[in-house]
Parts: sequence; C-alpha cells; structure tokens
Amino acid sequence: MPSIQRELTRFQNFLSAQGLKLTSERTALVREIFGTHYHFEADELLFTMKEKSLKISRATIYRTLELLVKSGLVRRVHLGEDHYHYEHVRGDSHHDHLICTTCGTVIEFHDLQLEARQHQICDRKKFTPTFHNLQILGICEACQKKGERPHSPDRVQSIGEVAMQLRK
Amino acid sequence: MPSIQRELTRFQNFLSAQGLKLTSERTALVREIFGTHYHFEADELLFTMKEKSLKISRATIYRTLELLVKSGLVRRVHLGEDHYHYEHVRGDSHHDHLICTTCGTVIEFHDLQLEARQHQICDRKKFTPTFHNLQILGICEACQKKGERPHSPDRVQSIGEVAMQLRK
DNA sequence: CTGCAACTGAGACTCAGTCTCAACTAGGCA
DNA sequence: TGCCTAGTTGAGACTGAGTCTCAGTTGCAG
Repeated sequence: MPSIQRELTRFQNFLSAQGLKLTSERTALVREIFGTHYHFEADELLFTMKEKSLKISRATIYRTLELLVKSGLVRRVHLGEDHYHYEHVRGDSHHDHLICTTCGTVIEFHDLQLEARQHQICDRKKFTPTFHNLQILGICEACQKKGERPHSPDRVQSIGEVAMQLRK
Repeated sequence: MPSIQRELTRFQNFLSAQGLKLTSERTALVREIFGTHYHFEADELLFTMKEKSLKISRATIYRTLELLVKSGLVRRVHLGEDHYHYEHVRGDSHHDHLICTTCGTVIEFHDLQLEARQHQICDRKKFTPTFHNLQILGICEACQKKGERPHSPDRVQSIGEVAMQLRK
C-alpha cells in the first residue's frame, strides 16, 4: 500500500503529456488499483467500485485501464483464463507466472537462464523474439500441505481446460 | 493428409466407449480437421463447412471439438489471441509455440533443457507443476527477409496487445 | 425393425469487452 | 474568478466467442 501518490503523479504526467485530463473517476481507480489489488480483473474492479458506492461505469473502467497500460503503470496479462488480468508494473522488468489451479494463487518468477535458453531456441529457428509469455499451472506449497492433489490432466491438456476448472 | 481413417477409428472407439454415437456431422468434421487444418479456430471451421455446403451448426462444432479434445485427438491452445485455437495431437508430446506477429505463422518447438529449467524453478518454489504454456511472439525468418521490423513494444507489454495487432 | 438415448439446428442467452452519443467537467486562458 | 471547449462520463446498444435449451431427428443395440 505504499506511495499511491507516486503512481498518481506518474499517471497525471502521462495524461497531461497527451493533453488528457485527470478526472475524479481516474483518480479513484488508480487509488483502488494501487491501494489494494496486485493481480485483478476488470470486472472485479467494476464490482468493488460499485460496493464502495463509487459509481464508475464499465466503459470508464475499460478506458482507464487502457490508459494505465499505455502509461506503463499497469500490464495486461493472460493468466490462463479466457479473459484478461491486469497487474501493477513495478520497477522490475518482465516476469512469468506459476498459477495454482487449486487456490488461484499467482507466484511470479524471473529466471535469466530460462530466458537465455529461449533466445537460443529463437536463434536456431532464425526467429526474432519481441515478447514472451509463460504460465506454469500446478499446485502451490500451501495446497500440497492441505493434501490437494493435482487433477491428473490426462486428457485435459490445454491451459484453457485447467483454467475453466479453476473458475468454478 | 494421411490416415484420416486412423483418426476416425480412434474417435469412433472413444465414442462407443462412452456410449456416444458417430454421426455424419462428426465424421464430416473429423475429415475436415484432419484432412486440411493443422492449427485452426472454431469459427474458421464453421465457415469452411458452410462453404462446402455441409450445414453444421455452431453448437455442433463446439460440441464435437469438446469431444475431440476429450478423446485426445485435438488439443485446445491459446496462441495469444483472445479466443481458443485447436491443433492436432500427433504421436508426440507437449510442445510450445513461436508466433510471428506479422504473418501469423506458428512454429512449434520442444526443448528438454527449457523444460528441465522450468522444473528446477518449480522445485525451488515448492510448486508441483501439472502443465505449462509458453508462447514467444516475434518475427519469423521469412518476414525478416521481407524487411518487416518488430513493432517495438515499448508500452505494449502484454501478449494481448500484440495479439490484437495481429488480428487486424 | 423398432425404440429410445443420443444428437442436431435454430436461436436465445451469457459474458467480456467496445462503441455511441448526449450531457457533463477539468483546466487553460482572459 | 469565470468562461469555453476539448476531453470525459454513464447508459445502454452492440459485438463476437462460446454455451444452453428444446423440439424434432437419427444411430444403433437388441
């Protein structure tokens, strides 16, 4: 919950550089996003704002998220489900995700050796990479202790399938 | 275009084991899928079937794809766009994708060293992996020769963004 | 051949996300 | 301080992928 002020200032700078305005709705959204959530979904945000009786329309939420992504404060990611998730961009660079299919926890990691190997593969295929996206689905430590066992994904081979189960 | 017959037999075995039936619609879809496409989308399939004046409804297409996924003949994958793609399951096991953001070409690869490193990362985080999903977006060899340059994804950090551009 | 469980198509529905447009407001400028 | 206008908002219509329902059809076991 630190320096929301810093994020707000960065956002305002971005906006004014583009000739855009910092409205009360945008401020409220930035406060909510950087004050609470780390990974979140657009719809979840719509819901919490409604709960706090801050009436912000769906359209404004999506529009503001787009601006936050453009400003570099927020990143739009696929976490395996069939809609987008968003996450704060901290000072750090790219990272990938371990996603627990039992409790939904997301663990981030960044591994240079993995990235290096990916570059080798691209070189060999004469492919120039610009971006990559890796999710590893499985069971986190806490859930293992609780005795959860991986649903053996014999036929359920796609990330989508697993994600669908996750949503229930 | 080989042994569609083999796929058909496998599908029929799967169906009858479940007390399900091999209908003319299902046969036509299996023929189409294994006769032509390698990576394809549900909607694309709907369209080609319509073109061949084989009237198969959207519902049946989705239902059949689900069965094919369950039978293990087809795999459902995310290729970065905001809807699913499907691909044949050949004898081989899991693989990942290089996706050209210029022409849409998909190159498959499988790398043991990469997988091993992923397992090491999971071990360190005490995470039990069941499935993973890696896409690398970039420019393929052919497009590089044609002089395409990677759109520098300065702010466009998410796979989703890149995928959106891809669709245009 | 028959019966019935499984299947199909049409179209209603859902859900995330986008678009439109009239009414509203931030903030630059006088 | 107050005006003016480009930018912003909310409501709700729209889109597109995918799901569901239900009445009519069909594969296939007996």
